[in-house]
Amino acid sequence: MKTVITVAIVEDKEPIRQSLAILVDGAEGYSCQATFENAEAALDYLPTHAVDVVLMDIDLPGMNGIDCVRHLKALCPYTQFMMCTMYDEDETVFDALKAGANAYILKRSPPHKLLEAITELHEGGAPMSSTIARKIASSFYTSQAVSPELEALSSREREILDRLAKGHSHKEVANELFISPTTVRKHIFNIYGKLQVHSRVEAINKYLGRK
Amino acid sequence: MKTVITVAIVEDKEPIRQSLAILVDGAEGYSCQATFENAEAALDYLPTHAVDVVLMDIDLPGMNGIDCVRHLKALCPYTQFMMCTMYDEDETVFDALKAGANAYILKRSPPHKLLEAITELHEGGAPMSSTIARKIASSFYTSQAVSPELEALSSREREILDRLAKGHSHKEVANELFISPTTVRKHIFNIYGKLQVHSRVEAINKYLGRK
DNA sequence: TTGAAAATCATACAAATGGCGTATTGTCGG
DNA sequence: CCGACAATACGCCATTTGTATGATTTTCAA
Repeated sequence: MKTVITVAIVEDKEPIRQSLAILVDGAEGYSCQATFENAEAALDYLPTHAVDVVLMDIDLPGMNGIDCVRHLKALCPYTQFMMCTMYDEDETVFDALKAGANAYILKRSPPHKLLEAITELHEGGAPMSSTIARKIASSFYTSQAVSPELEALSSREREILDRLAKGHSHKEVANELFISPTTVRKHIFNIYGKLQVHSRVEAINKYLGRK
Repeated sequence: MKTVITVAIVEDKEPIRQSLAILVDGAEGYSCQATFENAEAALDYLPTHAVDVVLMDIDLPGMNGIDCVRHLKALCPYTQFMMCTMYDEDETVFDALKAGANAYILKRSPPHKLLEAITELHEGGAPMSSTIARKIASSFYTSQAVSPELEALSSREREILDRLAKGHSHKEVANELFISPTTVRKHIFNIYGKLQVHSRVEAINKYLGRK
């Protein structure tokens, strides 16, 4: 049996929307079921007319493509979402993935690549433009240089900082470790010195590596 | 000028190592500079004889491929590492990426795909077997259940909480938002009520989804 | 064993924070 | 128009926290 991959397109610019639709419909094995010029229309239609793959522009008038995916993902669990955008900015990429996007390609990709990507996506892959893929892979890399500052902490200091990070007060930590609250405060003071910060939240951010 | 991509191979099984080397050396534009049958030998040689791309098996006798990458990455910043393995287990994949691997492909990939991957890697991409790519993309997806409590926050409250999370004091936030410190404190008080917490760090933990 | 670093504790002070009550203004949906 | 709610703002109080000075004991490597 021949499997046809059903596709929907969300893109506000008329010419781009048209050419994408023609590209998809013209290729064997693909069928463009619907096109929308904004997120709201897609949210209205797709939950009751599920398709295999949605090509989603990010920069839309009104609700943006990322929020649109976030909503649709919950309503159409079997639909795959491919973000299609002009830009490859860091935050946008990660926000899209967090929202549930399964693929992220740049509009400047050649048409045949687009069709390949749709197939790959439908077969369980996660096609990404190469620069995007590199960004994502790199995001996991934490140069094992845990920042020399953290290395300077003694094990006791680390234990205390860890409990502070859980939201405990110095009194609570004192009780947990069976030491005086003053001692805990002294440790905290020393920790601040080593990490070169002046508040609890700053220390915790350094400890947990959030910048 | 023609650019030749220099490659090194770390793989303990003799026949596989040989066939990979022949594959790489036989193709135009690729040159296999060295092969190693264990991580230690690679760690010994590569820091002083950098190559463009290293194909790294994970399951090695002695030190495993992931730890090997971790060490080499610090010493050979311009070298790209491609993990080459039989398995696609979750933890292994993420550990490899955290260690600094730039690509992750399964050995069952066809030879021509391997060469393509080397090129893509060298050109700044991050080739992944499709199942791997999907795993990675999915790892970002946090079912939008942001905990109903966070939903209760107004946008102003969210903005303030976000700045607190960066380590700013209420006075600093007040200056940033051009409102009175008292107002900021009132907001913080309301935030605590909605999140059902009693301290700044607890609120931030809920906000950032750390449990 | 000797010296440095770490861990412990005390006291003190000022600033920041947590926990209220109250009030004004503006917006929005019924 | 009314009630609900968000945002703004002030004041008051008790506690926590950041900073500082000083001291004793443990630990561990040189």
